[in-house]
Amino acid sequence: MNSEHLDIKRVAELKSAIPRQGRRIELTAPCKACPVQRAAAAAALDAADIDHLRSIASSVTLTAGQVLFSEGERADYLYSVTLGTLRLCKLMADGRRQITGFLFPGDFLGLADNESYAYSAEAVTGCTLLRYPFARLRQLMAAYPELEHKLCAIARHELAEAQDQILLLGRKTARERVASFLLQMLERATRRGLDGGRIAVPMTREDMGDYLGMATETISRILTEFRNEGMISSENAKDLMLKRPDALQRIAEGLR
Amino acid sequence: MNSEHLDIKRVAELKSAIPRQGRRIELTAPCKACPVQRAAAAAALDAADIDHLRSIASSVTLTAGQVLFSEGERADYLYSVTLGTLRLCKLMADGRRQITGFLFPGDFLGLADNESYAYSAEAVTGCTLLRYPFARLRQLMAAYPELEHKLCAIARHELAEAQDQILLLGRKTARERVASFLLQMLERATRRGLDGGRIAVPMTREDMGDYLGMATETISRILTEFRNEGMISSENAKDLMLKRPDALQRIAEGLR
DNA sequence: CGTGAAGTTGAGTATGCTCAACGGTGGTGG
DNA sequence: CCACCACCGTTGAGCATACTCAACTTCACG
Repeated sequence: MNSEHLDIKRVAELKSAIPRQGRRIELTAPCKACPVQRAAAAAALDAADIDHLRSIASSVTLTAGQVLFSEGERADYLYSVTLGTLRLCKLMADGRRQITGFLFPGDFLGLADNESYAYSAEAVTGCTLLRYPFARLRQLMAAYPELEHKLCAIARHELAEAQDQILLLGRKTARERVASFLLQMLERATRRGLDGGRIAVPMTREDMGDYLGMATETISRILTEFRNEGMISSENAKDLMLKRPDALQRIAEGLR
Repeated sequence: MNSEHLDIKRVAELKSAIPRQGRRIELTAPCKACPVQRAAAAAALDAADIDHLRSIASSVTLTAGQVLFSEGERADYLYSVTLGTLRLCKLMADGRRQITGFLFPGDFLGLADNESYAYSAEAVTGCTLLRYPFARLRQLMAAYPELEHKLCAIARHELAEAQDQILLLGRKTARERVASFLLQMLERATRRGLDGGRIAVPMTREDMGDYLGMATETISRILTEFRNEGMISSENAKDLMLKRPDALQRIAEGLR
């Protein structure tokens, strides 16, 4: 980890990215009839919960690369994703970056801790979100305890997922990490009703590396390995077909 | 990671550990006046919450090495620690182990996900805990929404801590990991009112390694490095004195 | 069609792991 | 009570995995 030049270059990049891409966020009125909105909250909430949430929601649009909020900022809003992909990042002083998660339609952000956000949230692709002010959300939860219960369940689920990621980062090999990631993407795609085997990978190899705790080159190498072994196929670098998810599963679990 | 012999040996160890140490758990009536119990829940709960919790609690005692519950088991109870240290473990098929956290008096376990436990819980030292049946806890939370709110806050805090651990495992060097760990232990010791600099390390080097995603030998080497550099001192391997927490802090953050 | 970012591939290397030996320590049984 | 034994921790030597650095290719976008 002794590449001061790269690290400093990267800090510069990352810092400059903020003014370059602007922090302005478009706000529009909530779209009452929007079907995507229903899909968004479908996670664990039922129709009544969604109606309640919608009453305090406003809509947010982000372009690719735009920052929704930064680590340490006062956490005034809860968000849910209706369209697009986001990444949650933590930065070290020398520019090393760890992505703690990717978010897709239906996911919530801002549940970790209380006072301030524990990570930055950035758009990987163009995104639309719903924004709920915590101040009003608290009132809402007081009135509808079931809602708090559901959000709490989502937080607990995220905690379990974080612990899976801890196992991955602490004990899995590079191949196992990439296989786990592909399967995770497949599962999320399937849950959102996409046809079997095909997954979209909207993030760059660098994003994947910063999520899996690896260098981008290693990601690349392992994906070609998998391709040569007939595990996956692809034309674009961003559209993959998992040909043998069972075999990938075995790799991800460290069996061989 | 190609040490089939060791891995298999280790699986055998771990599997045999369960019958060897027995799964029996002593249960006693809750001790109404126990001052430790107060300390236990002091985390984020106020006196009223503690009284409510106590009404459904029973007490549990574990000897060192004993398993409280195993990964995948039905999660029927929430626990809080009143005395001792526990570790939360996830195992891979070939015996690789990741410890997702250590627990000390005042900590809760069993908040992650819903149906079943996402990890095993094992006593590092002799422990006493309080046990709350989820079935009754749900009733309690329905009656006192504030209680659910507090437990939810604890879960959110754990989520933020898990994300810190993800950064550590994904992007920090061995030295940075060990420095971070020592400071984390110091913070927890301080929060429980121990005098400055001194920390007890009840877990083995192997536990530390499985928590930090490293080999035990590396842990050992880095602790001697720190000792030679005057960062820490010690007589026992299990009682350390942090002489220069500021310097350790800089290391933990990757500054130099 | 040109340009810059992203991705791929190769060569060399460093960090941390494996394997092994040894020293200390606490618990147990003779 | 002492001796033994197993476990834990430490240290050393060699090595493997994945990183760094660099060149080249592909792709998206203007």
